[in-house]
Amino acid sequence: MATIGDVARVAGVSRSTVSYALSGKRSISGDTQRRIQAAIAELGFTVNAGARALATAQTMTIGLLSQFHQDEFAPAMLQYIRSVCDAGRELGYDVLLVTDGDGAGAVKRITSSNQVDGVVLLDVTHADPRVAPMRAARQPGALIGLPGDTKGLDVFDLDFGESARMLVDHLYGLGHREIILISPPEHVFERGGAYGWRFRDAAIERAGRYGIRIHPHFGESQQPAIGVNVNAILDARKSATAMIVHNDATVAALPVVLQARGVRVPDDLSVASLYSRDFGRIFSLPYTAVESSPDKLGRLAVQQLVRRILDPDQAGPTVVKFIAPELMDRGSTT
Amino acid sequence: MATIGDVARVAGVSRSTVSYALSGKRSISGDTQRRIQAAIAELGFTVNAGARALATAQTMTIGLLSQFHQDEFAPAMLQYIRSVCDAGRELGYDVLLVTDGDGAGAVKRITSSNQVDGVVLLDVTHADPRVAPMRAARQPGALIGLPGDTKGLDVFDLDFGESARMLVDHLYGLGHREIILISPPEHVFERGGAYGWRFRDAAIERAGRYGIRIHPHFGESQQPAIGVNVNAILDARKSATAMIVHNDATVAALPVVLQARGVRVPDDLSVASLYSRDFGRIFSLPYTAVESSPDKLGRLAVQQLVRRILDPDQAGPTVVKFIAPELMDRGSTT
DNA sequence: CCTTTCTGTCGAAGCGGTTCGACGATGAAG
DNA sequence: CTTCATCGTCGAACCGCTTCGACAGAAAGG
Repeated sequence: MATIGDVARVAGVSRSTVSYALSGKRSISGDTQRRIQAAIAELGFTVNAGARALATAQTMTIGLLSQFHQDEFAPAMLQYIRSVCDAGRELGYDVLLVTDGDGAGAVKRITSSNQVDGVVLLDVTHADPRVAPMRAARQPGALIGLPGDTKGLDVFDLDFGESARMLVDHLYGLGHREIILISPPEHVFERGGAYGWRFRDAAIERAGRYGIRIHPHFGESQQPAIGVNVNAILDARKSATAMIVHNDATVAALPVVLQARGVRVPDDLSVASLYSRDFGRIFSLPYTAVESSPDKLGRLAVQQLVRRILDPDQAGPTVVKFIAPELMDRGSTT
Repeated sequence: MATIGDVARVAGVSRSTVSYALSGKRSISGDTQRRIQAAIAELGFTVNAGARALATAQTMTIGLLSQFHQDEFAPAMLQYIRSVCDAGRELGYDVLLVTDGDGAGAVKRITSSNQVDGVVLLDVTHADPRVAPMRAARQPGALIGLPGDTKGLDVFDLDFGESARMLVDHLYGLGHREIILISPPEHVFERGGAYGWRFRDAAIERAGRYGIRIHPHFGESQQPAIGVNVNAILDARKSATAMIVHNDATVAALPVVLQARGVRVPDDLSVASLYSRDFGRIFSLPYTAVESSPDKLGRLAVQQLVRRILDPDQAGPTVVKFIAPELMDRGSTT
């Protein structure tokens, strides 16, 4: 394994000169430059990332904290992971993916040991235990999902309230006056997944303003409970003409469940939901839906994080950004 | 940020003593031990991972190379990623997730810069460009998926040949004499995804031995092409009584497609496939299938990798391990 | 009672880089 | 012909930790 010292010897210069040639932080004569490049090529030299990190106090790595809850529906998570990785790489950062059950401990571990320059927290809940250690860390943190207290951290999330209003407006505009709403499972609310109530409350408020009926229900996260649940809800709300599904697991299973029940979309029932384009493609979902934009959120979080890493003081006050929803009409409402 | 020197000063000992107290590599008196622990607690000291890595030449990090092909069906990937992360953590390793489009370059980058102690390659193809740089690297590599040349690398994969035989046997035993086989999309074969032909060839061979008919077809990777494709195949093979689906995207869309066509499983058509338990749960798939065991594969790969990291010479010759398939009967065949 | 062997601790070197200050050689300005 | 920047390079210090050899002092052995 060639070190910078070997390169220096072969090129006949000092180690510092090689370092400057590499970084360009001081000018180097053309001749020296050439000899150094030749030596590097000859020895197959690569900078040792650990040594550089020690010297510069920059690891060029960001931590990505993703939790896999026991009974959770994971596929959508992959889109966030992927966008964070890609965005990081574009800015020169590698990604340390951490899936510890103990998220708070994991945050403490990777930040206090200086393994990362910053951290992205995925799927943040209202009272997320990871937020406190994140705030206490030397490194900046960017969150996807809304915690109760956003102080000192950059937060990115879809505007779930506006998404709900958009969907209610859409259905109201089409003439629907009684709507079923399937929210995330109850345990998501209990855990503090704020997107659940942000969406639901806004939908109810909006429906109230229009004077139309809306029936909120919890979804389920696994088959066969999903099917049982949807059927029970449809049985109980026979007069409803539309359904808004705010739950990945339920909407993914919906085509099968509805078809088994003989419900035709949109003739018998209008269906609208909220999921990403890719998610819809993967699950062959034909429903009009608000785009959840995991790619945009991941990218935004990383960009802001890197901005703070590079310039901790002057990157401005912390940001809470809700990205605007966008309705993709796939013809499942009428 | 407290360093080991600060701890030493507060505890009134030398830095080396603190280091030995931490590692336990030399004996330390009870009293000194106590004073050091107190100092550590007082200062909130954590070992700097980079500095330790530099001194020990061990990063305690493994690289995980995952490729996201443009048109690929990704959900299953998450299960591998997750099992690698979990297994790594149990052994004290963090995971650097790399999703660069240029996989070979990424392998070179993270290995030559010593960012990782070892690498897991996911979804390895027959002529995978990542294999050569992996073999050339200082660090050991463990592959999931079968490359053309396995020399110098540990390889883990499901026994696709045996899986195919198991499914053909199963259907033959139930009396089926004409079977449709839906393989992965053609571009998977072209890219060198060996599991495609390993499965197909074994199925054909086995069917031939029984003297029964089998019709191999390529699958599609995205809707609506999947539906069109399956319908075309069923139209062309009206006399077939069973179908083996060896493709995630197709099998995930199958319930909808078959229901739309009015095909009842297993009354009109027996269906058998290959996917993981979790995958089946997520997509509400009711089909008898060989378990693809991503969790087991990820774990196995990491364990072997860590064995080699810890003991590069004596870990024995490299291993090519095909794990035995297991049939989960879900009643979709008759 | 004098070696010999442990025990517990220390100092120094080393891991592989970066960066600061210094310094000789040039070339421009006065 | 000086004086002063500027340019290109070097040596040394430092980042934070591990580990080797050395060495007192205590315990064990003859």
